[in-house]
Amino acid sequence: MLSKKTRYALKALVVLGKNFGGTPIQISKIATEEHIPKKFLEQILLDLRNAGLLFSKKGSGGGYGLVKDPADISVVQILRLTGGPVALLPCVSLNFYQKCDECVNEATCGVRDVFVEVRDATVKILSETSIADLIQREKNLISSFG
Amino acid sequence: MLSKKTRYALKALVVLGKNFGGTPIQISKIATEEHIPKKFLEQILLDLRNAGLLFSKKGSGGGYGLVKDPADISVVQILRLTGGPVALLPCVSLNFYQKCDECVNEATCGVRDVFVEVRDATVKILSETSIADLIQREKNLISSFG
DNA sequence: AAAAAAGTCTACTTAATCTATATACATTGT
DNA sequence: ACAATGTATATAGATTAAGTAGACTTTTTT
Repeated sequence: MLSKKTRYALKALVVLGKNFGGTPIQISKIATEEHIPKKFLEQILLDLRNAGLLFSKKGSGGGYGLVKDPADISVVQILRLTGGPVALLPCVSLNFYQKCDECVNEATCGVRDVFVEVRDATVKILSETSIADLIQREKNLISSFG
Repeated sequence: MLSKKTRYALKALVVLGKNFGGTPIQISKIATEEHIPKKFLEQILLDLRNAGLLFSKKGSGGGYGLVKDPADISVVQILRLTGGPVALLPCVSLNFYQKCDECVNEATCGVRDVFVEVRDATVKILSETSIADLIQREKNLISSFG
């Protein structure tokens, strides 16, 4: 499962993506709209800022905005930034690899072999999907039965 | 990430699958071979037995064995039995659905929409893979560089 | 019948980590 | 100067996973 941190990050980025090019949006606005605890969201946006994804502006009229075009930010990138696990097994993770401590022989493990496949399928989808795509999907869903 | 319970279950089933049709295997043997804490493994195998996947025999010469052919047991089934999450979001899970408490409108959520796709891809792979396939994969890996 | 070899069952404990909150500080705009 | 806003770090609280303990039951062997 994704952590709430990852979920909140994605939702916040969707909000910011819709506003790309406009004036900064305040944390509290996003928190209220998306039902995210404000203090928690502060930390998350700060992380995204320190990772170079967001710019921030302090003081009155301040807030956050996207640095890059939402079409150039992939979902998988956000999972990794927020520490969300993509792989279902530690020994299969590309970015957070860890040996399974019970494992007798990783190289010949059939279980691992399947979960490599699962990881590849997941990474494919999530790296081909951008924040802009999330916004588009939302629009499509709204027009189809919103 | 899969829980250790799920991982241990899969590894134990591979051992039992190799032995399908033979005499029962003791918990302690599996625990030793696969580096799984014995007491923990006891609980797991008991669950699998209560789910009808394994039979058990008490007393001297006792142990566990598979009830069904390993080719008829899918990996996804084991994940579900051992409570492992297949979906990456609770609102996307087929068997353990839960509303995301922050979610404003699930039906039009773009984030959810992508993770439905990820879930489908994952379920496809894991439902097409059986315990027998895991064993076969292991053999293939051994012959290719074991 | 007794003893030994397994599995069964329930409860408890520990440890980790995720989630959230609190507090003090820094910067900007009016 | 003051209010609005983000920055940073620390800590508390909640939840769950992981593992452990111990007494019990059934079966086989002697």
